Amino acid sequence: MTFEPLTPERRRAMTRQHLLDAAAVVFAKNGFHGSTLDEVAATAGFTKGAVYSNFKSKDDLFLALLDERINREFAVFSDVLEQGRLEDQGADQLPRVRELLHGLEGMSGGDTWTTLYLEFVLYARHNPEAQAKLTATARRERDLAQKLIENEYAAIGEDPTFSTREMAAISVALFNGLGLERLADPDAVTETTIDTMLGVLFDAIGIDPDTPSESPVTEGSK
Amino acid sequence: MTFEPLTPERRRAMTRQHLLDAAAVVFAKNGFHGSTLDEVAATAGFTKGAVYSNFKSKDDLFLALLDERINREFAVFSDVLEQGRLEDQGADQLPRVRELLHGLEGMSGGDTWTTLYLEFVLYARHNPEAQAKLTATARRERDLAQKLIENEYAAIGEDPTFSTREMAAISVALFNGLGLERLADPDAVTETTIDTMLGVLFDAIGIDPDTPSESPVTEGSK
DNA sequence: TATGCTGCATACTGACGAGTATCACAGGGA
DNA sequence: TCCCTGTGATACTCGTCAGTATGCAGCATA
Repeated sequence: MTFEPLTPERRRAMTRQHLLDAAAVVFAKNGFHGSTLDEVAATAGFTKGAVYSNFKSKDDLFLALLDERINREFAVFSDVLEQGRLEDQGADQLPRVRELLHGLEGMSGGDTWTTLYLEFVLYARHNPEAQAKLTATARRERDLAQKLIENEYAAIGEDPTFSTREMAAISVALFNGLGLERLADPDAVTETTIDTMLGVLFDAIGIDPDTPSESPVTEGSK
Repeated sequence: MTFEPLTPERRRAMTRQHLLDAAAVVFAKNGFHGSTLDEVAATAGFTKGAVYSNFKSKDDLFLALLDERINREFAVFSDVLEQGRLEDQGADQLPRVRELLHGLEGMSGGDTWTTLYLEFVLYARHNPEAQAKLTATARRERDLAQKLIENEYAAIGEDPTFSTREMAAISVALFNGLGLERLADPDAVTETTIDTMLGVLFDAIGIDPDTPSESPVTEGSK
């Protein structure tokens, strides 16, 4: 949070960031093909010249956006995980995971992130570079989830009933699937749905989620 | 399978169907905005004139495709469900559900259906009519899943540990989520992943899936 | 104050694609 | 045989948008 001297390089970096943020909004709203660079630039408060000054092409902009959002996602991810590691290693990881979910949910506010993610997935089907990044990201996500699950097993000192690798894939799929479901039917996914999902997952692992030491979840969180 | 006399109306219906099938392929490949009506027509073996003779606009074609695929999906759905109802009402519904999943999986061959579904979801964000249809479809899916789950509970004569409504939402989300995950990383979802998913779900319901009377699942079912 | 450099604006081009207008030609009915 | 209906082909229009070329303002160094 230090105020850098606003050197020319910083100015350029700022416009680039503004363009990326605007691109996230516009691409999420209209999709890749449906978006125009004019609208992206205008949303950022610039014109198309600024876009082509900072990115090689429309695809280049989209790929840069993909990179940036992936990094953001993992920043939130590992942030919460690290936070959890600092706390006690008890078996009631439920509030921590719940916090993680809420952190990811509201990552870009509302359905924007989910929409953008779907756009990435579809776009990647025509762009090998994007596909590679997406695949790598999916792997990293599952690896993180797997480690988290294995920690749970280690904490309760039991042998896994299901393969932790598969459980990780299922957990990630379930989370993304709920986001997708919410796009199709906004009323389908509520707070209790999330809780039930956590209950099912912890149930599958072998933890009884009915023994929380506390419930630090603020309900009316934005 | 009866051979109708090929009246003019039938000819027209056939070209319409060809156009819809071609549209499914092309839209799944290039997305809605990325597809051209010329390519759709050419794929079907016609020209654009045939398209505008059978559909009002590009959006109209896409909406018609949405309708058709939704109907197909439910045809497969209720077909398998009905088939299951004719068999014994025993507790080993696992092979039946597994068959249901495989039926839905290969509905349009490979990832085509999943891709098309994502395209529908994104498209619906700009088209209220499509959104309404999609929401209604999601509701029907969950209702079917819920009934299936309630039947399980009734069969084993126990009280639900989790809300059947939420369990239904989770099941559907899990299934769609796995399809989405497979698009991001084709190696992520295997046969064992599906089996583990079923194990988790049945586990949550309270059924021990390790007591199958038989395993009629043909592995190499292309 | 001149001079170069850089980041963005402005104006333009070229291509592509949705939608339209019109026509060819099939098959059915008298 | 002739008309008549309408499906589907062909050839166009018109708008849109990615990409380009050029201009220009601001800031730096001299």
